Amino acid sequence: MPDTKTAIIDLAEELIRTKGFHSFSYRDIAVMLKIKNAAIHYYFPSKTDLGIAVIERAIQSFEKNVQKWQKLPEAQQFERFTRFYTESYKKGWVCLMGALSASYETYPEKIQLKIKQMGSSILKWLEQCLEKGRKKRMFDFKGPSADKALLLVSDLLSSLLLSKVMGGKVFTTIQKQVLQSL
Amino acid sequence: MPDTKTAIIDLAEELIRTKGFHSFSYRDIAVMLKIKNAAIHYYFPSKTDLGIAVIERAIQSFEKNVQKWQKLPEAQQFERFTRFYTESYKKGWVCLMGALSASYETYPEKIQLKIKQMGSSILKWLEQCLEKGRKKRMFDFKGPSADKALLLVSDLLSSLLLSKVMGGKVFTTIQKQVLQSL
DNA sequence: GTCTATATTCCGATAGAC
DNA sequence: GTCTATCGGAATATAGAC
Repeated sequence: MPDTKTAIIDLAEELIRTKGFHSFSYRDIAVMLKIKNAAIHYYFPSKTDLGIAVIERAIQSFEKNVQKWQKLPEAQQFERFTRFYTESYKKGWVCLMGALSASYETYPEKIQLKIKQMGSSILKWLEQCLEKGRKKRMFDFKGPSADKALLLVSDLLSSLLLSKVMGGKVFTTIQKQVLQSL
Repeated sequence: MPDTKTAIIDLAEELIRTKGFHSFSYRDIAVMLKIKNAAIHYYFPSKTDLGIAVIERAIQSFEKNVQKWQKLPEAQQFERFTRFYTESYKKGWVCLMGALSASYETYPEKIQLKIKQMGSSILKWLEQCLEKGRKKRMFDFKGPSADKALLLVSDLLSSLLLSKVMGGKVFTTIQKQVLQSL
């Protein structure tokens, strides 16, 4: 069993990505971990602290991964990137951005900034990946790489959201078109 | 001033699309309308009833609109469709599907079914619009119209969500690429 | 129809014992 | 570090007067 703090962040991430930030409580986590409400407050005094920890870990995990992929051809790097969404889909989870963006206005500023930071980090990497890959003729698309990166992230994000409502075929249908657009 | 019931639905829609279903309360509406909590319960005994009323009205409004557009060329019909998202963006609202999908699991079954119905209605119309428009060579895209409809709805939905986080350029950047893909 | 009043439940958060 | 106990507040919802 991992340490309590990590287990709390794990569960918080799952709950955010399946129910939403305002739809889970410290009680949910306490029951699942068989600890008490107050123990969670020991590690994360406020729910805001917990939310930030989840997003911060996701950013670091993402940047550690793309670092690991550095030597791979860009087409393979992008394939690894889409794997994250495939695995999320299989679990019935949405991505953090998809989970958090709709209620963006309701979060404290600290959380808003972390979400923005996460988006910037992903878009920056994807833009560079697309740009380099296109120069090597691994990708074929028109217009600025930054614009294309935005469109691809949008497609992947929506594929998870719409899958929850409209069922499983949505994900594969969008995924297929994403790959064909490159 | 419109009747109270309509005013309640208006405000509920705004609150759902700016904060999310679980992030507004009867109290919010009561304060804004300068009535009491209990008055809202007179029209909508449960929050579920109110949520369903909002989605149901949106479906009917959508179907009334596409009915009105029937005689227009499909390219213009699609342009009218995208206008809805442009107007939402200007208000800082997301679409109902974008607002509701992430926390789909947390809603009572009656609401889930209404959301699904809304998605089916939009996708069915857009598929037919794209199919007819392509036959008239107004649109140029590859693959099944149903697949393309799904991708376009995804792009438009995400453009509103990501705009909230990443700022205004996101919307126009995605919008531009959507139009170029047809 | 709208009100006052209240029931019930749950939430985030803290104090203090162990 | 985890517990018990509890506070203050907010949410959904209902009963009954007007």
